[in-house]
Amino acid sequence: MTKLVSRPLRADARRNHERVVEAARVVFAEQGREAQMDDVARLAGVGVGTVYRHFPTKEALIEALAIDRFERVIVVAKAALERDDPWQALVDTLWSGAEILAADRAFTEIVGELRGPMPFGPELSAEMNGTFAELVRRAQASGELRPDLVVDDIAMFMCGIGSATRKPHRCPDAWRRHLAIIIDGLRTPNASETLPTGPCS
Amino acid sequence: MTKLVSRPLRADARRNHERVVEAARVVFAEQGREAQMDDVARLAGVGVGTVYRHFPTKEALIEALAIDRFERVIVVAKAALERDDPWQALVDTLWSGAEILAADRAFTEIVGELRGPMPFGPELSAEMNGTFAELVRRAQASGELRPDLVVDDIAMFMCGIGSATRKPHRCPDAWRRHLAIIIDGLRTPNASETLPTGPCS
Amino acid sequence: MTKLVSRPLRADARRNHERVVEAARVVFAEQGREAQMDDVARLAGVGVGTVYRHFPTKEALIEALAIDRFERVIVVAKAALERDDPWQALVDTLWSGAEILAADRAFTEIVGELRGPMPFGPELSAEMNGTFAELVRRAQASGELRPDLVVDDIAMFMCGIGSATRKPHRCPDAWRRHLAIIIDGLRTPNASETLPTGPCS
Amino acid sequence: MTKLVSRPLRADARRNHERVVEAARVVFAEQGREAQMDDVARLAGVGVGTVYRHFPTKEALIEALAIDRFERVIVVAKAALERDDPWQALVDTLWSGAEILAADRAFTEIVGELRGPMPFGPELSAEMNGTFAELVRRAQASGELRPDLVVDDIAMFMCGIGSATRKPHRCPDAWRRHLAIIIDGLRTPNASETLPTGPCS
DNA sequence: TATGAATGAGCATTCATTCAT
DNA sequence: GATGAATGAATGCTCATTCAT
Repeated sequence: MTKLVSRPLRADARRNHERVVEAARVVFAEQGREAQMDDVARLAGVGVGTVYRHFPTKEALIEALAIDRFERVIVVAKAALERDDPWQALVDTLWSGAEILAADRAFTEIVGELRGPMPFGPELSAEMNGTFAELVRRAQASGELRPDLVVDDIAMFMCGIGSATRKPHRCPDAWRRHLAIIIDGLRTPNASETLPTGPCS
Repeated sequence: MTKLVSRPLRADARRNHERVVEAARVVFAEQGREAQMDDVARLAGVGVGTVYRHFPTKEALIEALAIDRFERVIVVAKAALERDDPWQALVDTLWSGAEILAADRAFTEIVGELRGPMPFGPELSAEMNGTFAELVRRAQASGELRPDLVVDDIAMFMCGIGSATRKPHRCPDAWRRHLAIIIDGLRTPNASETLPTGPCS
Repeated sequence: MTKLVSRPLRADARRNHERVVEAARVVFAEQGREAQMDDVARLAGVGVGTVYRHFPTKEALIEALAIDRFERVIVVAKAALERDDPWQALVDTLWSGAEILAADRAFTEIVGELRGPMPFGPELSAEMNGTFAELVRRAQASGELRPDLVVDDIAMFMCGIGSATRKPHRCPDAWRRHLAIIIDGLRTPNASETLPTGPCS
Repeated sequence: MTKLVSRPLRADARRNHERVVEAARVVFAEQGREAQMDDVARLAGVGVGTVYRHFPTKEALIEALAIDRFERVIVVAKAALERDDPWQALVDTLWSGAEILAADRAFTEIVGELRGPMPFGPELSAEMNGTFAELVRRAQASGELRPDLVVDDIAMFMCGIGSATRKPHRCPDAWRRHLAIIIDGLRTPNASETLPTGPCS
């Protein structure tokens, strides 16, 4: 009957929120964005209405899932910044980020299908860009990363790798070959192809 | 009712087939896989029934579009095989193939969203594999391509680049950077990362 | 648990009841019967549950609002009975009643959309009928009201005027013209159209 | 195989269109605008899709029904204009129009609930206004209709009568009393109440 | 064979009402 | 008594596919 006692109710809501998110992750991972809200609700063990209480729209739910994954990527990127070796920091980030993507195949599908730009608030977007920028800057300063690389290229790699974790390759680890080759291509001494710099370089 | 009598009709049918394919290309390019069969039919100037006479299913139509693109890639790969320099033959194929994909950007998106695995019939699959295999073999024999690369990796690159030609990257030429880096990673002397070889290598 | 102990609660409940009614008036006035119970609750500053404690059903709430208006009409009708001039008493009642309806325009709309019949309990119904009957009786006795008018016609006029205060008529005072004409039609010497008397006259 | 032969198909469509309209009339007449599209389809003996092929929206269907009724009113009004007696022409129109409304109770409900202004194209709107205006002009010229009446008042009467044909009056002919009294109020010699003329008179 | 009208399962979303806290 | 989270039936609308003409 005190403010403290009112928490339990909210606890219930929070529990349901988690259930919904977990169920959504599973369902969308299995079926892609075609999955139905009813399935999410059923798996979560709640009514559809409850799903809609927590996420106003199917699209909003999907975006929430996407944001969560990107937040994880930011976490690993920041963790990598702690390392002494700037080149290894970047390489670590690439491997960990790709791992996150690969662990949730259907999620990469969703990300790839995201209509419009990344569904980040400006803060998150800035945070991710900032972290990646720092990783790139340091690695280039150390002389190990080719100097013509730009931050946006990182996102592009992720996209490509996400795609590689998907469909046509029966071997679930094929994407590792993709990334390994990319990393080799990133090393300074190897740079022989000139990276094209368009109007938006 | 004999083949001779059906000829004129066939000509009609073939014309319609082409119209449908062209319309489908445009429509799916503009609206993504969400586009409706009715839209395809309207643009083709035929009834929906006619579209269904040529493609039993929406998915089948999309797959047909995908196959067509890959057939073009096979053509350029075969042309590259004519070159003397094996390394340049491979590099050429990669650039030309990527160009084909990138020229039909929205279509790449469709391909990426293909529900099942890549829709190659066995013959096409064999043809593509054979051509790529020869390109890889020669380039490795010349000592310029890292020896741990396998044929399937090529398709994977294509996929990744297709993905890189897509949305969240505002600069339409960003994919060129992606490919340039990959090519650098493919050169023998640069290989330092060990390509993982899983159970399906 | 005794009446005495429940008193304080009652005060609270009564306060809430009023809040709910006021909020409902505003909300339904603004949004029509499409308005949601949650909106009423929010404006009232209570939970939906509280709204439902006071009114078992959305429809019941709307009916309560309607009854309240008609109670006001009864009040003015009774006040009119105090007048000496029986014809003016009736005319006054019509004008005042219409004014009440017109002052809550959007509400009239709600009343007009009431699903069932007018929501009068028998007591209220009797009270309204009795008052109107007396007004009519006296006015007819005075020879100024056409003798073929029956009590129920009064309610019908109210309904019609309520309707005239509504939408498609941009001029907010148009209903006054409606009522003025009706009153002219009620005068004895003017009666030329014979009022049809059906099986339920 | 000629253009003439292609008609039959359209004949089918036309037949379905009629079925849908008829079913809609019945269903909305019985249940008001709350009625469901599925019910309309079921009664029409077609799939919902067919209903939607003919009317893009539930609202559009309702509007079509409304327009049809108003067209009927225009027809009777024009027919009345043929009469020699201008006063009787107006009275006829009122009775016939009211009859049309009364014959389709739930329809009047729909009209009364029409969001926004009347759902007429400007042409229909002009046609109705013009016809009514002529009726009023002639009746006033003949000296039998009170000169302070304006055209818009007609629509207002219709609305009021529509309302009178509805709910609270068990006697289905009660509206006739309403209209009879109004008509008496319209006669010139009876005019004693001054019709208020507001800013929009 | 082509046509396009018809079909109807499928799906996102809403909202009156209930009930655990 | 009050709260508001949960419920889930209900509903408008879409669109791939079929089939009568």
